[in-house]
Order: sequence, then structure tokens, then C-alpha cells
Amino acid sequence: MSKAATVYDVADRAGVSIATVSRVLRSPDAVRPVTRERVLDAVSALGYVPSGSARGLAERRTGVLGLYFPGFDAAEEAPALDVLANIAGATPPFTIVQDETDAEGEHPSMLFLDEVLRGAELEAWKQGFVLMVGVGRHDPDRSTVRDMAGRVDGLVVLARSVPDEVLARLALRIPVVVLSGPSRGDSYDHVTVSNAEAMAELTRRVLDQTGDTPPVFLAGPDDSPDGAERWEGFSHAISEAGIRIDEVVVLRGDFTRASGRRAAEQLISDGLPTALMAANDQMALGALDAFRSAGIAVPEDLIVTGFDGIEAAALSRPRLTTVRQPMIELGRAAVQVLARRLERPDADPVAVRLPLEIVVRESSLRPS
Amino acid sequence: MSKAATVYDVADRAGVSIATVSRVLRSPDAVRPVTRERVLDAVSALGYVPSGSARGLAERRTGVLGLYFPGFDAAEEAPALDVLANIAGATPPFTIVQDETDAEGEHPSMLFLDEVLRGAELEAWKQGFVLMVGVGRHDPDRSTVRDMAGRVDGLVVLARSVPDEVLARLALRIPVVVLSGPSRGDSYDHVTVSNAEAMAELTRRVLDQTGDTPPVFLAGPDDSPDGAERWEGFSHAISEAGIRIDEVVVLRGDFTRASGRRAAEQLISDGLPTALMAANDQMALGALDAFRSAGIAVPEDLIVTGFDGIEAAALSRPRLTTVRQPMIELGRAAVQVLARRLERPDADPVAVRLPLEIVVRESSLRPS
DNA sequence: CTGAAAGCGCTAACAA
DNA sequence: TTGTTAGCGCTTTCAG
Repeated sequence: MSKAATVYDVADRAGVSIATVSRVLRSPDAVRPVTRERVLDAVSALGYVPSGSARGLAERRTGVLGLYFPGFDAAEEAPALDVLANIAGATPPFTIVQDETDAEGEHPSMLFLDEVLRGAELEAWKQGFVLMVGVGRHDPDRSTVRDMAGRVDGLVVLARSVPDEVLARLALRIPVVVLSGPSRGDSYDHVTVSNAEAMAELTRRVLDQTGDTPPVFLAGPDDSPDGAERWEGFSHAISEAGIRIDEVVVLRGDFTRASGRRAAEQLISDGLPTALMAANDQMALGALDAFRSAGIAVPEDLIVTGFDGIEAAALSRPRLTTVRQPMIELGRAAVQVLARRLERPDADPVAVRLPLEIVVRESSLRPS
Repeated sequence: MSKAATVYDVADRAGVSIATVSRVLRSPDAVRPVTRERVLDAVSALGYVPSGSARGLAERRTGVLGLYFPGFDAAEEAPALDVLANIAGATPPFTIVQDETDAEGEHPSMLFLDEVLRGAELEAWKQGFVLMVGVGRHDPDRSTVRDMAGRVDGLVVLARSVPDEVLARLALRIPVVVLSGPSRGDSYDHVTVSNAEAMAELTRRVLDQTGDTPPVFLAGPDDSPDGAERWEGFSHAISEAGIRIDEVVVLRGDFTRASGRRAAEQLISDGLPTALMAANDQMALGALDAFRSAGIAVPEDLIVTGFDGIEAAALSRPRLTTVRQPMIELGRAAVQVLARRLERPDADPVAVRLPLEIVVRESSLRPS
């Protein structure tokens, strides 16, 4: 790690000019085989690795795509993990935990982002890009995202993770794709899902079973755009069925399992509805927990539905009816749109809307 | 997105030199407030975003850390997803799936990497770095990782994802941390877990219950270093108990749930052992599936254990006894070690070994 | 086929 | 406090 070799070092050693070194690396065929060999020898002898910065500067492109997520809110307080305490031998190689309690799986939205990231990764890989993942800090000026914008060829941004005016500025420099959230008539490319439509359909199906008694809606935090769209779909279907919206009981949670549990407990003491429709799976699962503890049978006593299609929803008892987000596809689509934009910089902005999948499972299937 | 503004543009517009522009951005206090304001105005007026490449070149550091993973083997054949087919309105907003069968959750090692990535992300965020995630292609020359190496300040590499000689060359240019896998006496920093010791302990505990009848071992693919270490721990405990290794039945799987199921089916027809110890959770869960179908009771009829501590292992019935990898901590530790190395480039290489957690659940608790 | 030289956009002495 | 200037390492005409 002394001092990294540069083109000059390689050129010297091979007895050629730096231009030739560059050629050998970029277009090998434009160089006579003997010369090429000499250069390649020098390259490996010196352990030459080209500087991405220099290359990026000269080429005016980096081959890197960026993915920007909002910050780790909860994780911020994660313990400070002191690695140095674990230098080999300093700690026992394992610990033992007896019979721990049922898994909670309380990573609210991170699970979602993990999968989106995986999809993005996959598609970036296919398209020959590397992905740079940035996580928002709570800087007033959003400098992280600006930093990223300076080092990538294009940026995928999670909706509402960046203030509009900052986004507008970034878009001046590189193509930006907005992921999820409402697709407004702006000039960015968008990749979204049809939250409202799917929730409306799910609601219709629940109403088919419950008749005219409206389900209770368990909403998310009121600053969540997804939550808002889901509510919109729900209320649309409700009105459509001729039920007055103000007859509907709406409980508010915060997308965590605990808040679902609390909501269910409240219902248990206030009197059970025919159905509970939650704005996400975590809350629905929490409710399932509470109902089980109280000896209330789902779906016999009431129907429960979720939204998102997280893995735990398929593993619960009863398994949870939900709407599956195409998380991997969202990531892939975003990168694909970005790559396309890079090729045709002035095509019209596109709004890609991926289909959701309504997954009907036992939690909503009332035995007749 | 016309032509991105540069320092020169900003300087012109603000009527100052480029040095002053740079100063305003790097050390604002070194500039008279009025001048600073003028520059900042020009910056926003022009939507100036500094070029990371130029900055990186001049500063000789990028503020980016790299994380390199081996390629998507299976995913390679992932469907080619044609986004353009989904331009808004072109497809139905949702589809409906009735009563799908039990979730498979067949992302072999990706789940592991997801979590490691999340940990790395978290720590990078804390330390003020951005993370660049690269996924290996099957290039003969490993150009992806070399490309990455050229654009980051330090690199975390998953063990065995990069040939030794390539790694050695990269390490000439930037610090490298090797994640997981055996920590040999090389000059890199290592972050690993104690696979063998934990597996040995788990085996002892199983033997406590089964007495001298040796468990069947369900191994992973033979090119997996983790798998090898686990086998090593298992066989160590076996010998220690005075059992001859060649008395042990070893089945080989490929870490997938399906292969676990097949192994279990074979046992069912060949005759049940007292215990089945799998080299990872996926296979153990597959075995659980097969036993359940066959009406065989776990742990009453035989004990089953896994390894890794994936979420599904906590949600199965019976819940699976396993050894939990500190995946998030692995990612965090790797980044932390890297950051530390960046500060003190010539400290001795460290080998961090994180403790595993043996999680005892019902699948291994024989009722007495 | 190869070399010379002009940038790419920014930082950091060094002067003023 | 501000400006001048010399790189940082690489790509890419343009000559030869």
C-alpha cells in the first residue's frame, strides 16, 4: 500500500507512453501484440489498479449508479459495537440462548428496502453498473445525497427522502428516478405501484364476506404516502359499497407490530368488528398476536388483512391475506429505467407502475 | 441536465476565483461572510453539484467504502423483466393469487448477505462513508472488483470471492478486509465467526440427549468453507465423545431447502436416526417439512438442528434449534475495521472473531 | 501503431 | 481574506 502505481509508472516500466498504457486497457486491439504484452507485464508487476476518480474525470462518466435511502431512524441509537473488543481470542466463540421467545421481526421498513436493494443490485449487475448505496443523514443541507450525485451517473431516490428543491437541483446534473410514492406530473422518471387500486380491490373482497358491516381500518403514520394511498383505496371501496365513510372506525398505528397489537387490544375491549384491515403486514401480524392471546379465532371471529407481503405474513397462523409489493422488481425496474435514461437522455419521462399481487390466505377466508 | 455547472461557472457568476468557491464548500469559515453568501447564491442559482471524480482525484480519497460480493449464481437466469411493458396504464394494477402454498423462502445465501449489507450500511453511515456495493461478474480477470478498488478508499471482500493474487494486488493500493471464511495468517484484516467451536458445542448438546448414537450430518456443498468448518466442529465433538467418525452417516445437500427435504426423505426410507444436524437452516427446514409430511414428530422421534439463525428458523413448527450468525454485526465490524485501518494504515492486521449464538429451541429438546 | 499534449473539475500550497 | 497555479491520474484527439 506504499504509493499506488499510476499510468506513468507502468509506461516507464514498459518503455512506452502513457497513451499506450491507456490504450492497452481500454482498447487492446488498437495496440501491437508485443507492445501490449510488455504493458500488461508491467501492469501486473506493479500491481497497477487504475484510479476510478481520474478515469471518471476524464471520461465524464463513472459506471456507477446511486441508490439513496432515507436515514436509519431507529437504528441511529444502535449500540456502538466495539470491534476491537473482539480481536481473536478475547471473547468466547459463542454464547448460548435457551428457548428464546417468539421472533418479533421488528425491522419496519428496512425489510422492504433490503429487497428493493437486492433487485437494484441484480439489475445493476446485469447492466454492467456498480451500485452506490447512500443512506441519508439528518443534515440540514442533505449533503450526503449531493455527494452521491457528484459521483454517479444516475440516481434512484426513494420518494420523499429528498426535499423537492434539492432533487430538482440534482436532476440538473444527472438523471433521477423516483421510487415509490405518488407519481406526480414532474419531469422525473417514476417507478411505483398501484397501492390504492389494490387496496380497493382487497376491500371489496372483504366486504363480500362481511356484508355491509364496514371493516375497521388500521392506518399507518399520517406522513406516509403509501399509507395515504392505501387509505384512499380503502375509502373508495367503502363509498362504492354505499357505506358512509364516517361510519368507519379508523385506528392509527405506526407500522410496527406493537402498534398492531395495541390496536387489536383496544378492539377486544371495545367490541370486535367483522374485519380488521391494516395498512401494513407488521401491524396485522401484531393484531393476530393479540387476538390469539385473547383466544379470538381468525378468520372465524373476524377477518384480518395486511399489506406488503413480507415473509412473516406467509408464516403466521393463520397465514395472512395481504397484498404483495413487488419489492425486488421495484428495485430492478428503477435501475432499468435509469439505465435506459442514460442511453436516451431526452426521451420523455416515464412512469412505470408495477402490478401488486393480492394474496388471499386463511386470515380472510371465512368458513361458510 | 444540459451541461453541469463547474467551479468555474460558479466563480464567474460570483465574481471570485475558483479557489474561493472551493473554500466556501470545504471550509466556509475561511471566507468572508459576504463573499461566502455571494458564492452560495451562485451555487444554488446554477444548481452546482461538485464532481466527485474531480474531488477524489485532487484529494486522493473518495469517502467511499466498497463491499464486494460474489455473483448472483442462480439469479443470473432471472427473467429479463421488461420494464417498458409497465408504463403506467399498460398493465392491470394488480393480480390475484388464491391461497398460495406455504412459503418457500428459497434465497440461499442472499438473505445472509442482505443482513451483512445492512450492517455495513449502518456502520458506514455512522462513520460518514458511503458504501459502494459490487457484485462479481464471471469475468476471467475479475475486472469488477478491480474497478471498484479504483474508486473506493477501502474494500470489504467476502472470503473466497476474489482469487488470492488479485486480492494481493488490490491490497497494494487500498486496505482490504476479508469477511468470513478461515482467517489465515495473511496480512489482511479479517472478520470471522467461530463456526467450528459453535458447531462442536451444539453437537455436544445433541449428544447429551441422544447418548452414543451419533447424529446424521447433513453437509453443504463441499466447496463451502463455512460448511467445512461446521463439519470440522461436528466431527471434533463426535471423536471427543469416543465415537468413530466413520460410523457417522453423512448426507450431502447444497444448502437449499429442497435438498434438505430430499435428505430427510432418504432417512425416512432408510430408517430414522436419533438426530439430524444440518450445516445450515434452509436444509434443516426442508427436513422439517419432509418429516411433518411423513407424520414424524420432531423432536419426539428425532432431533433436528440447523445453522445460521435465519428468520424462518424462528417461525417454523417446531421452532428450529440453530446457531445464529451475527450477520448485521459482521457487516458492521468489517466496516469498522476498515475505517480504523484507514486512520492507522500501518497498524498490525487484526483478526476479529465475533461470537455466535447457540439458540436452543423445541426442535432439539427431547421431552424427558 | 505510437507519442505528445490538452484537458476533465477540483484542492491546496504559495503569494499577494 | 483572496487569487494564482500546479498538480491529481487518466482519456483522447491529433500528429507522426
